[in-house]
Amino acid sequence: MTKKNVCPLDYTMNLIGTKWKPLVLFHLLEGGLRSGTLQKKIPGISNKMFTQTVRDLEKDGLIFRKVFPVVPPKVEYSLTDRGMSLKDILISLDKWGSEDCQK
Amino acid sequence: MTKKNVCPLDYTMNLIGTKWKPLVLFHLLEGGLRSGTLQKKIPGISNKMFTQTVRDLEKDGLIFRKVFPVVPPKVEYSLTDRGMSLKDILISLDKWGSEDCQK
DNA sequence: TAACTATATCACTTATTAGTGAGTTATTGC
DNA sequence: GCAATAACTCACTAATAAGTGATATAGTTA
Repeated sequence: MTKKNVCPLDYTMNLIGTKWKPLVLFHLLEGGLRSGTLQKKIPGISNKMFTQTVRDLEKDGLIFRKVFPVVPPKVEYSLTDRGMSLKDILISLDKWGSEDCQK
Repeated sequence: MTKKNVCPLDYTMNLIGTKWKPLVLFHLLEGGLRSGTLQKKIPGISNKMFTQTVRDLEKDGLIFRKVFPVVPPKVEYSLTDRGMSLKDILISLDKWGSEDCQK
């Protein structure tokens, strides 16, 4: 099956239409975080999926990866402008969940 | 890995955090559609994934399935109130895509 | 009576996603 | 010189998602 974007929403879903991506982006809204700190904010995500998700988001220019040349390693993730442009949507999704789950 | 919801967004993602679900919901915003019509609006989705996605959405009370007892079969899907409460988010996701893709 | 229709379901295979545990790195502190 | 550290990466396996082609349904039309 080919991956053509037939409508803008299709394009959006190809970028962030997974379970983990919005969660990672959401937890960076307040500012950049170290790799370990970010991962701890997302219980249930395995080490591997975390790495894979941030790699994907970085490749698509939604987050920025800053490596500090220290030992032990320090890596900080933060939203790019592009990632930040999803802010309202991410907050809406979180808000929807908080309202819906108490029904 | 267990599926505990640690934040509202996590809850939301467990409900609609897939590639196809938002697309199906989006195309029902303007009103109910016959099964075949809805499926045609989502190129790239296979018969199986379409069925599976609408089953899931129905199970979670986001869409409603109305069967007309005629031959050949006629089935219409429409948003429930719960599904409709995602309207603004779905439109925002679509809008984000249309703005982002032209950069 | 055979084809056509719309909406599926089923069995089977392939592809993708996810989990797990071990290994890597280079420095600091014991 | 050995463990501890943070952030991975890798190999391997398990689980889930997805694709494909066949089949079912039951009336209507040719």
